[in-house]
Amino acid sequence: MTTSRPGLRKSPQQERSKHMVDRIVAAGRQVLGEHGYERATTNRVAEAAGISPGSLYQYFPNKEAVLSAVVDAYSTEIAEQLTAVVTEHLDRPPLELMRASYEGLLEILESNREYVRLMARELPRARVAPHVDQLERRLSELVGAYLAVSRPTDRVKPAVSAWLLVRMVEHLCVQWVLEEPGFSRETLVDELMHLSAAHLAPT
Amino acid sequence: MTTSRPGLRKSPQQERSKHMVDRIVAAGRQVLGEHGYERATTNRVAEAAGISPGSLYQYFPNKEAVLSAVVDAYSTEIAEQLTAVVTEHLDRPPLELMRASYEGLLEILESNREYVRLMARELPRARVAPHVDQLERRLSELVGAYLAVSRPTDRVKPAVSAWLLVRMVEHLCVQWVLEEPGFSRETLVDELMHLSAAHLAPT
DNA sequence: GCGTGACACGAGCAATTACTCGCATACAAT
DNA sequence: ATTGTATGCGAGTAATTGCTCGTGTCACGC
Repeated sequence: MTTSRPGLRKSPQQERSKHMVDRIVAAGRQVLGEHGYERATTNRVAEAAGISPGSLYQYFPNKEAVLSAVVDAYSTEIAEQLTAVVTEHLDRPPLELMRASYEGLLEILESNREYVRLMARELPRARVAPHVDQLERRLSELVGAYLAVSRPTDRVKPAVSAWLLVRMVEHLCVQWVLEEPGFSRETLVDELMHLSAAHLAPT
Repeated sequence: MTTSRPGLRKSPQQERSKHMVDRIVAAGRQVLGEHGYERATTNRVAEAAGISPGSLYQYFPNKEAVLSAVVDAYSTEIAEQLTAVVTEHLDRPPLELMRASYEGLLEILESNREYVRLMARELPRARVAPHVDQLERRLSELVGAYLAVSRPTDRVKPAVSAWLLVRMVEHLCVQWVLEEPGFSRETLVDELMHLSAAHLAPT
């Protein structure tokens, strides 16, 4: 048995089944979106993928693995978009980089509202936590390193600033997208900028 | 059939069963904490309450109602503690009120870590949303009204400020309690004060 | 004491669900 | 063509779970 991907029962060896895993993951995403987490069953996923339950279990050892793969694929997709936006503006001055990042984040979240709803509302936090935690840690380290170099303030340690800013910005953006409160995106970005700048400003 | 409480099948009419509902709710809370949401079954709740499944269903129409009652009772408990702390310092100047509220919130969250873990990690957000949304709306209105009177800034509308501040403070405090990052409670409060003050400061 | 209704029980039903297994089929090499 | 193997099928199984119902018990008014 040759398992090249973790959580997979076997890797396809014939052409016709190369895309089976992806089809199952896509079907899982669809079922999760349409029926919600509690009504997401393996049989339903198989049906949505146009295959039989037996076939599904040739590629995934159990339900857990299927859902994990769905979350993983979706998260990776979003994380890649985010890093792309940030690296795109990495050479610009700090304030512009910040604003571009915030606007990029909102852009991504808004055009992936289904993903946001899934991760932040539908799925039990315990299942999403590993992925979100990892992303937040990575971002915190990145921001922390950036701040450690530019050292805009000595009131707070870079790591603390990074922790606060990452979680604050992320949560407010996610909530804004989900709740759609009665104020504009520019207002949100402006206020996030104001808050961030105030926090980083030297005493 | 006399139903005085919503979601209850009947209200007790003999002394020995007056506390049945509370016992069931307490058992539900315990089961939820010990076994997690996915393994919380009605039979387990009944067992934890020391009664039979049949008895449970004399007071609750279905599983949903039991869990709802658990979340409701728990939330009410916490909300009362919070409002108590705030009203305790309502006569003091704004900045002191703010600091006292933040410290009170953290005090409450820290001494109810099990509750926080349950609401923010264990339960699917969709189940908690009604309660959390209601609390957040109530808080936002309260803060909004307070800001509308004192009008510390005209850069942002009071409602917007309230929305931002409530969600920011709540989320950062909850995350701080859950993640236990490497910095002190005073640091957190100081930075929350700094952020809030900066946001509210006039241009 | 006795009768009545509230209360409690717990075995078990009906439905759901994760997962399997024996069999059919498509493919590649000989 | 034939054979060996990878792939796919889908009815079926064992276990779980929400919930019921027939039966029994206890408290209280008479």
